[in-house]
Amino acid sequence: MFADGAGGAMARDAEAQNDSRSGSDHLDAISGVGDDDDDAEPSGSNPRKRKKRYHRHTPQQIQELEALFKECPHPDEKQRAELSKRLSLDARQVKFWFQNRRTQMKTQLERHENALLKQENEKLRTENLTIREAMRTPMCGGCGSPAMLGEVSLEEQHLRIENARLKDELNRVCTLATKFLGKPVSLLSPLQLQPHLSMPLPNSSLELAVGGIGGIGSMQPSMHGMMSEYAGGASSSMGTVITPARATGPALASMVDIDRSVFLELAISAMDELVKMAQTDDPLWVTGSPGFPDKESLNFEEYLHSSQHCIGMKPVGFVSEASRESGLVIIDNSVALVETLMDERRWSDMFSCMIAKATILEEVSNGIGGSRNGALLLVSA
Amino acid sequence: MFADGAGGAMARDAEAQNDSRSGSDHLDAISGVGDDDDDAEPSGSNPRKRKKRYHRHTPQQIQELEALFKECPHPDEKQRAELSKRLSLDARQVKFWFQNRRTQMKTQLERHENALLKQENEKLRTENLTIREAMRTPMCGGCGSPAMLGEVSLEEQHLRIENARLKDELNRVCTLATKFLGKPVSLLSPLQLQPHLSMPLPNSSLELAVGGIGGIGSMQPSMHGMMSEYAGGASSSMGTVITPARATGPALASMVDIDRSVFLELAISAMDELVKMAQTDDPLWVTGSPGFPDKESLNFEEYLHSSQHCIGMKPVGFVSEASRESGLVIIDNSVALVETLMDERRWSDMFSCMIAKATILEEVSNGIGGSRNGALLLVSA
DNA sequence: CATGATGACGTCATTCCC
DNA sequence: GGGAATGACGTCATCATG
Repeated sequence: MFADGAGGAMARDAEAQNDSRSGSDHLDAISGVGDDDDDAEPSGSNPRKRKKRYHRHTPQQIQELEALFKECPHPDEKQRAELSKRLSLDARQVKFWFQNRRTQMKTQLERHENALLKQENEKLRTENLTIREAMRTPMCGGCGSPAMLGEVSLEEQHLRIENARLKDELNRVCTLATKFLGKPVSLLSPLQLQPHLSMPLPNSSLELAVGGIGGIGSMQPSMHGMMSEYAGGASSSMGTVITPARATGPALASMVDIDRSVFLELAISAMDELVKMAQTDDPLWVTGSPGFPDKESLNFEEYLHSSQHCIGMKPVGFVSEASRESGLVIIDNSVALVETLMDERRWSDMFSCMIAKATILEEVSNGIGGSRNGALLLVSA
Repeated sequence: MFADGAGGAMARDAEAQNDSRSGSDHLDAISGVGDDDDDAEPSGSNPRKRKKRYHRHTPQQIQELEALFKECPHPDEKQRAELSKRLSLDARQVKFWFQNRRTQMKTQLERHENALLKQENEKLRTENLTIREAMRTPMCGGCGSPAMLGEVSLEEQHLRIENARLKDELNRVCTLATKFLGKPVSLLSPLQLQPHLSMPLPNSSLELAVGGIGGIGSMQPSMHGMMSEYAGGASSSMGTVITPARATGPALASMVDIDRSVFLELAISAMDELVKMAQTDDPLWVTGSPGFPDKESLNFEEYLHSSQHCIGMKPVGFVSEASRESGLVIIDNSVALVETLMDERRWSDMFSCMIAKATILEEVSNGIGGSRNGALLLVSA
């Protein structure tokens, strides 16, 4: 009773031959042969035997099948029939073949997708880590200055509080002084001194060009903004400069003394508008202005109609002038650019066509944290 | 000349029957049988028929196979032989079964993994987006206040410039007023009004506890700082409060009027020191103070010797008092905590052991951007 | 180095189920 | 008819051996 006993023929496989294969390559094994088999008794055991011979489709057959499969994984009856005729294959075989091919395709697609997913997953994972790392790290976004998050907010706190205090104090002193002098002493509007109401940030707007002070001689004010286009994700330094007017002589001193507030106000506004303008694109800038074919210059009408400047508090008789030139500024040089702008002697070199001589009237602010960020100069050009 | 020609016998198959299947269910179909047929000739066409009967292993057989597979997907010869004997299956069949089972296992594992990867991928992707969004969005790091990154720096610019302007203006007015009045009008030192020199940030220090104003009645000033320890990487809100003194009656008005600057000054300093102290650890805080065994309280000697407070401008007769308690504050509640501190009625609930009644004397600042960040209250306790 | 055993893979073929 | 599950081989690459 062992199983196969009898049948000794188990392995059979038989024959093979026939098929249409012309082929050749694979061997078709022939071996065994035989026949049949075995036993029938239930008890018997070996069930095996009958095999149909193995049969491999001929390479040519496969090629054609494959070809059709490529165009149409789901051939209809006709196509299959035709193919079966051409390849001397049973219709069933063709059918099976396509079926098997499809499932194979499927699993292999699955495998491929799996690989892709795996690597993308990896990528996302590390990216995620990187970002998280970046978030917790010092570097607070937009500004290149490495400022601890905590300190940034602290610094802002300080600024705000100090601001409030200053306004308060100023208000008090002004009130006091006004009482004694009988007239206002501050140039700042009371409204601006109201705590909580100052920041014009949300929609402040301004005039790029700022004029001189009413009453004083010939004014040729101009404001030049320069921006290095953002290169990569690196932080870009930014310098804002206001050249008030050709004010020389004795009037200068008092002017500086009295109107610094005005300049500061202008600086804030100009900065705002500068950024906005640099970010705008479409019709605001036109190319091919006479003399500078490749440069973009301000489309004045557009500028005037632009909704970006809403305050329009432009003193009479002032001229707005602006040009924009884009170009990659090597990162290493962005600092140099700023420094150049901070050096009065170099102004004439840089804007030789517009400015003959420049003089720093006063350093309103020299910047913070060792950088020039926030620096403000009062320059007479 | 065809190769096989001869063999017409291909299909053999024949018979079938036998298997040991006890089973039954499936039909074994025998179908074909018989004959053979077909042909091999190419021209011929139907090559079919030989089928071996279908054969499905019996459920019992499968169970056992499965059982063994579970323990050992790669049984060796002996195990297979034994199993084949027990199940009346051919050794080959067992071998095949295991082989097929493995590949099946594999693809099915692959499928599963695929699904997992897919959903994890989804998760990572959205998470990534969320984070990026969070980065570019308002939220600048540590503070909960919504401030655009770009605007943050802009805002800082504005703050700084406005600050400079205010100082300037104040200075001017003061000078002016002083001339007329013959004595200083501002409480702020001239030095502090010097641009570029204000920010005491780097190493400012302060007294945690702030006293009342010299001359006025009984003072019991105390400053209470509360910090929720950073939970996770989430931003934590922070509120700084100064409770100046029990000042009631008519003196109050003038006090508020005159000394708001002082309070502001104190607030800035207190904030600084609060943060520093909270970040310090070692000997500055001691546990097990009488009555509060589990809390940490200030080691006063250490505090005095600490290098962190260098200004020491502590008015005479004032008392410093502090305690630190750590605990996780549920994120959802950090906002609530701040709001609680902003509500005078809740002060007595919170610090019942120290404060009987609190009154908001004035909202110096109500915070910015809809949040309480930067808010400053003047509270009488 | 040739050889045999073995496992992973790919194919062909069936049957069942929808 | 199509797809899933399964049985049954054949082939290939690999590894330990004689």
